[in-house]
Amino acid sequence: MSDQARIRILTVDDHPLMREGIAAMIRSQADMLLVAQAADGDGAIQRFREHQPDVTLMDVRLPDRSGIDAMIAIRSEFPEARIVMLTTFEGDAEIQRALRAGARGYMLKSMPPGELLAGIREVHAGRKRIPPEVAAQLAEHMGEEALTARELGVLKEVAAGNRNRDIADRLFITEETVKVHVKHIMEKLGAKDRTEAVAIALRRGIIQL
Amino acid sequence: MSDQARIRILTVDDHPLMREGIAAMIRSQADMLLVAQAADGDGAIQRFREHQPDVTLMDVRLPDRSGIDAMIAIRSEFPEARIVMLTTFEGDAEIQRALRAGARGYMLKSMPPGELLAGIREVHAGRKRIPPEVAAQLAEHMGEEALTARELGVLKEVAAGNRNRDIADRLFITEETVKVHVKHIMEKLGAKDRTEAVAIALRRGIIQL
DNA sequence: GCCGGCATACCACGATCGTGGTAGCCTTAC
DNA sequence: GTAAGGCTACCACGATCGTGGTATGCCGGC
Repeated sequence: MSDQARIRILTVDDHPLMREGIAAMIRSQADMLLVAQAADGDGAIQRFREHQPDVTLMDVRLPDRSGIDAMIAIRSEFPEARIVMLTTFEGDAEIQRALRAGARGYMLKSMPPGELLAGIREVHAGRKRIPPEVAAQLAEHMGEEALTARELGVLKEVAAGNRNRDIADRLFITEETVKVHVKHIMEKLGAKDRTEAVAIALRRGIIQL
Repeated sequence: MSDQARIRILTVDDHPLMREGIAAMIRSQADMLLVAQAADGDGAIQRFREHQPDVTLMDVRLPDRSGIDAMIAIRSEFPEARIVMLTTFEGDAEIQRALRAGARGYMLKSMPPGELLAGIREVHAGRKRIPPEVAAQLAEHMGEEALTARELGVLKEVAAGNRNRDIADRLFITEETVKVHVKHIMEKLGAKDRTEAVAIALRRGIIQL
C-alpha cells in the first residue's frame, strides 16, 4: 500500500516500552504508518503540528500534563484531530472528561491488539470507538449529578486531610459553607463519610493523589 | 551467540502492548533470549516451571493476583529464581514488600530501555539492581515503623468508609480498640486524621482501592 | 421576568472522632 | 524468665463532623 493511503499515526506515551509495543503493533499492519512518537504533552502538540496525523493514540497520564489537556490543546488548534485515549484503566470520570473534550475513542492497554487496531481503523473512518467495558463504566454513573467546581475544590482539600475549619480558611469561606459542600459531595458520591468520599473519588478518577 | 549462553528471560505482564514492547527490546539484544511470556500470576508460575528462565520480569499488578504473590509462589518452589519487578510506579510499600519477598531488582517502566537491559544483566550476574529513584523512595520512609497486620486490617476498613463502631463489629473487637489502632495508624503515617491516613496509605501503596 | 442551580452564611444538636491515661494477656526475642 | 511489642479493653473529655432547617445574592436559561 502506498504511504499516502495508509493511516498516519502519532503515539504519545511516557513509557518507552509501551511506545515500542505500540510501534511494533502498528508496523505489523500494512494499512498503517507510524509517523511520530512523543513522550509528553508538549511533545505531543509539537509532533502533531509537524505531522498532522490521521489518528493520535494518547496516554491519559503524562509527565508534564494530563493527556486530556494535551488533547484539548491540540483540538483547539486542529478541531478535526482524531484522538484516541489509551490507558491502563481509569474511573468513569476520566472517560467522561476525555469524551466531553472530544476524544474519538477510549481504549484500554489491556485489550488485545486486534481490538486496538480495529479501534484505530474505526476512528480513522470517522466513527467513534467506545468498547463495551468502557461504556459499562460510563453507564454505571450516568444520570448521577456531577460535582461542581467548588465541590471538587473542597474534596481535594478534604483528601489532603484538612479539617473543615482549615478548608474554610484556605478557600476564604466559612466553616458552615464547607460543611454544606462536604454534605453535597457525600450525597453525590454515595459516601457514608468524608473518608469514603475520598476513596470513591480516587477510584472513579474524580481526583488524583 | 549460542542459545545456551544467552540470558533466558520470562516476561509477565497483563498488557499485550507492554509484553510486545518488552519482547522487542529483548529481541534486539544478542545476549538475551525471550523464552516465554505470561499474562497473569498463574501463567507466570506455569511458564516458570516449564522453562526455568535465568531472569523473570514481573509486573506488580496482575489480573488474578499480585505480582509479588506470584513471585513468592515461584520462589517457594525455586528459591534461586532471579526475579525483577517491573512497574509503572508504586509507593515505597510495594517496593519494600517486593524486596523483602526476594526480588532481585525493581525497575520502572518509565526507565529508558538501556537501563532496563543493564538491570537484567546485573541481576543475571547475581547482583541486585535498585535504581536511584527507587532507592530514594525507599529511603524516604526508612526507619519509620511499619503498620502491623491488625492496623492494616483496620486501615482497610477505614478506607471503606466504616465508622469505628462498625469496624469493631466487623473485626470482633470493641470500638475502643479500634480507636487505639486508628490512633497508631495516624501516628505512623503522619496523618492529621483518618482521611489523610487513607490518602497517604494509597499514595504509598500500603493499601489499594 | 422568573426559576433553578450554585455558592454563601448562620444556628443548633446529636453522632462520631481523636486524645490521654491505665492495664491485662499473649507471643516472640534475648 | 524477663523484656518488648502487639492486641485487647475501659473511661473520660474536648474537638470535629454530619444533619436539619432557613436564608440571601448571583447567574444563566426558558
